[in-house]
Amino acid sequence: MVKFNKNNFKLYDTITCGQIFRFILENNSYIIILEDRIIKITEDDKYFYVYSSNENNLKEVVESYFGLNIDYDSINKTLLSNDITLKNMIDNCIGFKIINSPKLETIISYMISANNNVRNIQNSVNLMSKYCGKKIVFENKEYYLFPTLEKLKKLSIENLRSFKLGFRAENIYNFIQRITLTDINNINNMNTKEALDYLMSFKGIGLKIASCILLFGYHRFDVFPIDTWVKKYMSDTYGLKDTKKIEEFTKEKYKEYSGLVIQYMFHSKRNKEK
DNA sequence: CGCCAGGTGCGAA
DNA sequence: TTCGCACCTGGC
Repeated sequence: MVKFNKNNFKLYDTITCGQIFRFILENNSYIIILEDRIIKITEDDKYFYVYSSNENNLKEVVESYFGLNIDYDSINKTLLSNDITLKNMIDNCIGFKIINSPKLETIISYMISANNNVRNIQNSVNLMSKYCGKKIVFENKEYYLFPTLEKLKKLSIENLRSFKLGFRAENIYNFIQRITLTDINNINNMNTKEALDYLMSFKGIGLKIASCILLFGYHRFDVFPIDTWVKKYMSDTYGLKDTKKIEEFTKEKYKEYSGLVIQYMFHSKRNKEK
């Protein structure tokens, strides 16, 4: 078990806001299927407590996953000094963090997200994991890790269709066949434009999905996944409707933290609508 | 039933 | 370059 100070970390929002597809809420605890292990998080007034099916490097894994070492207060200050109209939104989002997810899982999950809803996305990822992911028993319950690339490469298109991927099955099949682990890691060595272009060279990955992959899988804060929620926010707040205009505005104003601001917008817009 | 969901890739203008 | 539309699937 490892524990860490809560400070102002909004764990619930961070887990449930849509950036994580494989989590389970149980009576006062959160279960997340994270790369090679299951983690369970509980809390009291002061601390979060993390239990896991695999305690190796647990502290480092959790720190990296939640980006606990990132100084959001200082980033927020920088953002506010550029655009005071963000004040309300940032106040709303204090303690909200961008997740740093396993890369392959992030890529596949967001490929599935195209013109799809969250429930279907989760369903597909779970079906895939159950079919060829490693089974882990944790606290007497069974979970399935997201499959390794090696396992995924053995799947046929028919297999993939059985995961209810619909028209995305063929794109995902082609991606799996073409990609290697080296390629996936090599994206780290590219600048943001190169990385986006590389990801978008795969059919089924457009700008929005490529941006999500870089934001949640590579922790690049300088991309801006403009989706329906962000469009609503930008339209309501600044009267900007066109995606291109939103992109220019965001890039100009928020620069290397565009992705974080976009995520704040997504988060606050989505919360209000609920 | 018909419509929509955290988009994308086509062909047509 | 931009624009409009079809697209698997499951839930309402």
